[in-house]
Amino acid sequence: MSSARVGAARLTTRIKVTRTGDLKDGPRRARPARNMILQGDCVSLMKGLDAESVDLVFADPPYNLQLASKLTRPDQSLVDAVDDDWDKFADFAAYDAFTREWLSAARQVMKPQATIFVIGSYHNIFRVGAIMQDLGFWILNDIVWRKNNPMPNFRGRRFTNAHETMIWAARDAGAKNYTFNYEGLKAGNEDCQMRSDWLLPICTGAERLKDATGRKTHPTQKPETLLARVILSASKAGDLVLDPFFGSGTTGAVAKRLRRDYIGLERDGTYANAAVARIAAVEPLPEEAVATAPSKRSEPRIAFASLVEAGLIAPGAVLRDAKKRHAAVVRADGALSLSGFVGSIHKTGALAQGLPACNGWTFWHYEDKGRLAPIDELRTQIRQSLRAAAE
Amino acid sequence: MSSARVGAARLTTRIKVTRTGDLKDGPRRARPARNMILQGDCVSLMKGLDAESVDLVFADPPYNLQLASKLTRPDQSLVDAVDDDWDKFADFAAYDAFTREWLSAARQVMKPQATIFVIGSYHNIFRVGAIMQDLGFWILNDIVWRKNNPMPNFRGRRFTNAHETMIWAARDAGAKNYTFNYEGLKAGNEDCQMRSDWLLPICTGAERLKDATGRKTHPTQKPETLLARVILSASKAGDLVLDPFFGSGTTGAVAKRLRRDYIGLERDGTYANAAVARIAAVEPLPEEAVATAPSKRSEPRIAFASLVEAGLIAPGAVLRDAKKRHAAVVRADGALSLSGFVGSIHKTGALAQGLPACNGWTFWHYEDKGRLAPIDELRTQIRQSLRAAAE
DNA sequence: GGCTCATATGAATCGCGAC
DNA sequence: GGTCGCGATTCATATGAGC
Repeated sequence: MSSARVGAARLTTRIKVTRTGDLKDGPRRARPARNMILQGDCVSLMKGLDAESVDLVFADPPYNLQLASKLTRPDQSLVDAVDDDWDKFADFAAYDAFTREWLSAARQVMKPQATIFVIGSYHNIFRVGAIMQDLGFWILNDIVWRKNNPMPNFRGRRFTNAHETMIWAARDAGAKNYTFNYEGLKAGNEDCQMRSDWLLPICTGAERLKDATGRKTHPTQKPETLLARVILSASKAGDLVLDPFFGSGTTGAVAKRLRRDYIGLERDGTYANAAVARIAAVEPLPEEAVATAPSKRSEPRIAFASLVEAGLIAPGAVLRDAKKRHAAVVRADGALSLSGFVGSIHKTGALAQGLPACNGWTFWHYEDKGRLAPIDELRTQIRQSLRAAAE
Repeated sequence: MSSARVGAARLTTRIKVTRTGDLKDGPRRARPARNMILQGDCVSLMKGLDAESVDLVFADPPYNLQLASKLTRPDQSLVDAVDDDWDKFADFAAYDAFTREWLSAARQVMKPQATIFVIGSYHNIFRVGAIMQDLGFWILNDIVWRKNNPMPNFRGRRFTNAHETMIWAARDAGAKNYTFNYEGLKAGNEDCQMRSDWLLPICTGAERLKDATGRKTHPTQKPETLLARVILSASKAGDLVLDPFFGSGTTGAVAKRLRRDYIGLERDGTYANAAVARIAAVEPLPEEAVATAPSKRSEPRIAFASLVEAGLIAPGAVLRDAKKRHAAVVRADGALSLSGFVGSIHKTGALAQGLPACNGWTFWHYEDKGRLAPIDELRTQIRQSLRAAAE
């Protein structure tokens, strides 16, 4: 089993533009080499990578299409099907063994909080999903890539196969704090949370890599829009993305553009070389364009007491809810007093409404020049002064 | 394991309205009892049905949701989750064993040309799909039911789980001639072939069954629109549809409306009784409304020779293509002669174009009062006279 | 009756850090 | 490692009250 860096010299000269130093850190480097394509069997190669070093995995494994015969269009032209050797397996057992092996190896190199996307069709995705569950991955979503321009069903014997399925999974069942760019996705989707069905066109036109004779370089090149949404959903700038079936390098090209690092594994030298050239031509986006949207959860925690200490609200002040149905008195220690009960802004807010929980920051309001304003505005002031002090 | 007909008396009196005689045919009946709900374990019940007797199976098995804790909405109200005992399994192995058992039993009662739809979510569908492939089912499509009104993700930690997946499969790998209403679906879809992604609302409002206290009768009642599309896609009027997880009887209600027969298997007496009442209230659509659109494939085959025999085209007549680039002579035996080559209308058409195949009916034209018309028009005439003769 | 507003709800594997 | 407590989080529909 031969595993070698493909055109390593070319890669370091061409691709290190986006990340310098990584390959020269020598003995003191804490992270594996990044932004490389390693040529060879992906299982062997993953076993050589550092354990728990990768933030995100995107995998587009062979689909095991099992095409029995040639297919022609109604005009008798031949459909250029996926008939490559890499998509041939003796039977389901062979495909399962292959799947178990590469998924296990991928799981080893994932950080505890890393997640993985695997794409497939009905030919293979059920086996892939079951094996993922068996190996301990924890499915977060299955995502449907709806193609707005799929190939029709030429024989009229089935529904147009108009989608592919991705499985998004965490490494472990208990995994918390995996990266999910919820706010950013929502903001870019009419302020509506992103759904599990994504409508995107297939890869055609100028984006589709062609060889010198005009033939497509890779039979199943994925669209960059798909990878962009995957990478933006589940990684941060600077994160390391691993693609064990790199193919024509869509993952690398999008990772570079979005200022993520990548490692691509590919057996086929023709694909790997095409990917090298492709990625070299990519220009990373400006940093502001790829910075992760700050989420409320990531903001520093502020104690309500610090508002009192800072003099933003006086002890003895009365807080009310927006509809002035409840009133509580601010104590010097930062607790609230509500008709005899003393507790946090959250506890008193919950008690006032008879609910099990409450966000006191948005429930309680203070009077500001005759206007009722949520105390969250005062928290924002504190956070702004903290940020100013940090600069 | 108790298996019994639920309210059989009620069923025969209430439901036999749509189909009379089936339950009384006694010894000479060739088909099993139809339009019944059988109460009990679906595996035992399926083993009691005649082998190869069912035209279509729709199955909505437990999803094995594995919900660990309670979930509240942002307004602190509690989500009414599926926490029924029937959805609880010890582990994946137990779920797999259950799945293998019911799928095997279902496969036994399917006719060779029958097909099956199984619906599920990411919790179970990958296991179901892999087991179906292992058992010898041949997947025709995976179909995505996109919900236009799914429950949102309240914690903002995942994509909105906005779809469920159906697997449509034939009993065997080689199955041909399974029922697929391609033309009808296409005609009802802006003359565009039906895709593998279906956008349908979830079951709410008046359609949702409620008990006397106003609570939903069944936690996972499927919308009738979904069943209607399934049944219209893969069965004909009078076909027998089996639903081994009948629940509130959506499959039976839609089957009756569309003039299909059904057998429903259900363990829970409350669900079964609700289904009886529900189906009794259904009025079948007029026969014309559910007659299968005649497909081109189902039309009787016509030999070109019979056109000659019928005198619709004379031996020695010259046929041309639409652009008059080729000319062939009609022989008395129904073959064509094209510059020395003698063959069928299809073979000569292919030869003329240098293509591997050709539909001679649409390629070759004859001269009709100075107008060039495809010989397919003559075939249509023959078919019309055949139909007239049959009536 | 028509409109606005408030409320209810659906197959859901739904947080995270400090102590 | 378990417990505690802060405090972040929802979309499309249907229904019913109130005006």
